[in-house]
Amino acid sequence: MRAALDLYSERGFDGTTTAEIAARAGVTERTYFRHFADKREVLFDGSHLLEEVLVGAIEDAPENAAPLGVVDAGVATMAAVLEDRREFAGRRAVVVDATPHLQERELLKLASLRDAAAGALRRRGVAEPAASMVAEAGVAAFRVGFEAWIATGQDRPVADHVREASAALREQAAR
Amino acid sequence: MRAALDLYSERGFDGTTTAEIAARAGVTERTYFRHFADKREVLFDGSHLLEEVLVGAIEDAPENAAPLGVVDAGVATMAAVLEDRREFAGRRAVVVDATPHLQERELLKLASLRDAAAGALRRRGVAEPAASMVAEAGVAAFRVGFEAWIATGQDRPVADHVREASAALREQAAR
DNA sequence: CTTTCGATGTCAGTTGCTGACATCGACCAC
DNA sequence: GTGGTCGATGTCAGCAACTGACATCGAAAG
Repeated sequence: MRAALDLYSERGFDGTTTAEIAARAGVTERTYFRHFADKREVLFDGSHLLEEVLVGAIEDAPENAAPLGVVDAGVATMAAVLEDRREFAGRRAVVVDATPHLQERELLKLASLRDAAAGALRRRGVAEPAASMVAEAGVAAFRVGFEAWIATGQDRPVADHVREASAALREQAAR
Repeated sequence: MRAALDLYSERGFDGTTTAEIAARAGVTERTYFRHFADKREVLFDGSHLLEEVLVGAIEDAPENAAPLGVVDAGVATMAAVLEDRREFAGRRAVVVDATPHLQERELLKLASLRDAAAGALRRRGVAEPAASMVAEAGVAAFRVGFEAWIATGQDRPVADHVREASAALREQAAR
């Protein structure tokens, strides 16, 4: 994963081959593909963990809390996990932003996050389309907040930016 | 485009080669790639048009209308465009839902729609992160509404489903 | 010491995708 | 009409992503 991020940063995603990544990591190309499904997946290893955090937070929320509040709290918790990996997250974001192929994969992971959240909400009794829309709103706040965090040089905590984004949406919905 | 959708439906996305698509369309594989950037892009030809409709609707909205209302109206208009292509949209949705690679591309198009909407809002004076969040909410309503339309057999207009989705979000935001 | 097993290497093959060059037909200038 | 330009297509060679099949090897287990 380090080898891949380094190479993608140096030569760009399209400018590096999977063989090069494998070589820098000291293994064969074949071995690379035993660990990662494709050339993109190297940069998305932690996404499963994030999903668990989000779903866990939603499940542990007080029984009759408002859905949107539950999800907002969940994504803020999830965002906090990234606070530690600040440097890695920053370098990674630069590469992803520069590469449509990687953006696609990132969007797929966010969609997976969204589906997981919607499912957890439905298990709490939230009906459709409310469950889906609340999940979408939460993940959107995460994305927008995360982007602002990266853009501002990470001087404030991610969770702050995320909360700011969800607050903005609530405000607009009230107009 | 017809050749591709037919083949993807019959044998699945992974089970068909670009050479086969080209052959069924009566051209060479090389010619296929002169018209479409890759194997996925065949199913996403109209997305540019949708973006124009959405941005146009946002730009034409009354000066000081509420941003979320503007975007909701915009995506409803956009959805209405699909009403005519009902059959194609349905068959296409089945294939996309069955294929992660195609889902990725679809998500990228939705992200492009979202960015365009956010840009149009900013030009109307909406600040960040409100512009981004409102755009996200609008596109989310489009997505959720469209999915419901497909799932229910398209007996009610798409725009109805889309409005229902955005109404659900407003309701949740008010709690 | 032997066996078992998970991780890795090796190799050959398919397919998505690209660059370079040739061809062909429509339209235009003269 | 002749010649020329141009856009769309065909042909061909080649790279890189990915996969399946089989071999190897080292460590843990018995």
